[in-house]
Amino acid sequence: MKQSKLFTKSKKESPADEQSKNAQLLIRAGYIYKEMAGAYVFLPLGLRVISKIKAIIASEMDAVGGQEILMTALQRKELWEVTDRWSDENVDVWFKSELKGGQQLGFGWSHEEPISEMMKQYVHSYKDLPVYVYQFQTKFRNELRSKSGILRGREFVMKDMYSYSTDASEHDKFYKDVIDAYMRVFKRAGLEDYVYVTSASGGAFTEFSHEFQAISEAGEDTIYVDKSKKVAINDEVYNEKTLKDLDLNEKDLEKVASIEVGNIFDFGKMKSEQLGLTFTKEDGNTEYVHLGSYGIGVTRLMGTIVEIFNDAKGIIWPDSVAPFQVHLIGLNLDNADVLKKANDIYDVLSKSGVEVLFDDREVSAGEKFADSDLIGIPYRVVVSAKTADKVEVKRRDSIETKMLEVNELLSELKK
RNA sequence: CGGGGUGUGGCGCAGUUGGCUAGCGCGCCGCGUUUGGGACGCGGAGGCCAGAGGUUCAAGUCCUCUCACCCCGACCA
Repeated sequence: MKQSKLFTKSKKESPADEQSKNAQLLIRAGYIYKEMAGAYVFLPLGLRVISKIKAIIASEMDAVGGQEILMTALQRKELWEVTDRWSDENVDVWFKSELKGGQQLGFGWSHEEPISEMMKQYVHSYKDLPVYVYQFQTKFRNELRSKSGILRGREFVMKDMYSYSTDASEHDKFYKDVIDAYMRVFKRAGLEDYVYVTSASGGAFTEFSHEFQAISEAGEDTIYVDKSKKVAINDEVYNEKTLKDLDLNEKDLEKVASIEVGNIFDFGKMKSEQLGLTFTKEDGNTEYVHLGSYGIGVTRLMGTIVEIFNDAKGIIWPDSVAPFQVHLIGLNLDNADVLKKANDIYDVLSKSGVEVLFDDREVSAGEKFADSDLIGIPYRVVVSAKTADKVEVKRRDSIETKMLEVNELLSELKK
């Protein structure tokens, strides 16, 4: 993409009404636009990052047998009354509205009830199980206080998956598969050294649920991590009994702030009993389906990555989620030969499948470099009157530059 | 929802104890000079000072209410 055509512009100064690092950098660089507190627009650059993150998640969910769907954000009052979660006393984050005729409805803050109701249409026999369904969905939560940029919004994108299993052992196996799949997601998103599987308070059927906590000062959770065992405990369940149950030693634990980027939960048969989701077993008897839910905050994950990977100059995207692989900086473009060379390189890279943002704007070199650092694309490639037949290549996370032939650059990018 | 803070051109800010045509930087438009780390000169455009209601000869400035945004806390099946 040619940067001269990109309608967003970067800003030198941070917005006054944002304190969080992720919001400041993402707004300055033109990834997001703030519509109101807790609600943000994802601009061309931002949407590309979201798409990268979604693709990583989708591939890992598919790998464990997930099937993607897309539900509606509109939800029926009657359905949530069945599980007694329509009232504002029990769920205090509802956005509610009504139809012209006066019937009340809600904007989905979660989808366990509607998807499980739906699955009653498709699950009748043990032969239909297990089944794993997921979606990327906009969630609405009327938080008393949104905060920290895109880490805690009133409207956000979440990947939510639901598992339907015949019994606890079948469920447990999948549950463990998802833990591994989630860790692969976070590793691929560049957070391998930061995300810990964290034991947190469970529900009616399990002692613990599991959260995926990314170590960051921007986080609102407190966890105790055992770095050698790669596990953690949430402060909310931190006590002697828990330590013993999890075989952890107090002296190996480090107390840190963290961001909850994922959460998985075993519902047992509770919700199936409430909603009447049953199947017929091999012996002809009827049984309730065992349900699990698995969430990753997609937009929150994007914000977390920014919180962790940045410096004084801007964002430093991991390669896997960057909006583009290469930021091609054209200097001296008023020179026809240089312009042609830059355009040729842009074409060659693009045709090779490399995602390139080509800064072809008529602005000073300093401004281009500053913008490039702010936007944070992994490879900066400079073409100018000085670079002759080569290009100057620099990674955003390094200070070293090297002169490469275009085909050398291509082979490095393929690695 | 409790506490604290902030609202002044698109963005970031300054505006004395109320007092003349409301300033500065960035950005924007025009012309010229520049061209490897956010260039420079000259000339422009752009503001019911968040909103409403008071006090006063006079309100960006004082008072009351409302709204918005940020931060801390509480909350976050």
